[in-house]
Amino acid sequence: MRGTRPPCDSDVLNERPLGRSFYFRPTLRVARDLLGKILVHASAEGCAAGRIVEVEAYRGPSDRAAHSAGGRRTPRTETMYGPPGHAYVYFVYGMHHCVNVVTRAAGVPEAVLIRALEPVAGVELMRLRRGFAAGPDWRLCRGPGSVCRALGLTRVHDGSDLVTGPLQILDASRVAAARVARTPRIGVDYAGAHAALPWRFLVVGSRAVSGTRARTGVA
DNA sequence: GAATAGATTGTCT
DNA sequence: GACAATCTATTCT
Repeated sequence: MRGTRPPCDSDVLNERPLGRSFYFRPTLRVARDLLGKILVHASAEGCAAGRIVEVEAYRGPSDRAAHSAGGRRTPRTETMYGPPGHAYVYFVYGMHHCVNVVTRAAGVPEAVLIRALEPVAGVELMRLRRGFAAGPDWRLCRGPGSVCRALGLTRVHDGSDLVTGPLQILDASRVAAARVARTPRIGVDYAGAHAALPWRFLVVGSRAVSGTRARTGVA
């Protein structure tokens, strides 16, 4: 059964959540298709949402950059091994959280990291959570750690069902191929040859995409 | 605008 | 004990 939409005021969110079948597909396709979709978190504090403009695919045992590299299975990575359409949230660098979307069948530890959003709802709440009073909206969810901070996501949300839970991804129009760029992934230099694979997808021209201008495609 | 350093702790060896 | 799918301030050009 398909879940109901979290309660949000913005008209921009007048779309249905993506169903399980969206996530039950090859990871690179899910990654590319996530661009333009709306990530929403309805919490007790309120609702916050943003349009996905940057993602990275992590492809299981054979991908040395993935947490599941070599089939590594620990309490932290357990969610990656679970069924598709769930959130894999982990803690890094002693201070940041990152959200992923689990893809493919249970037992196949692949996922897509959400790296950046363009805020579309709950901007004031995002500012509060980020401690970011002044400055442009497009800085609020720029980079995976910032996304979690702005949406109020922590490991409590690890394993949360994206189809029925308070954290969902709503459908939205597809980003045209001409606006999509692919590059190597960020921060995975330790992964040897796998570090060079073009598994980062971004919306060309979006200010919210992380990294320097040359990397974001902003003119 | 670009490069660099420092912060800070869970997770795995 | 080493390192990590990062962010921000600072210090340059």
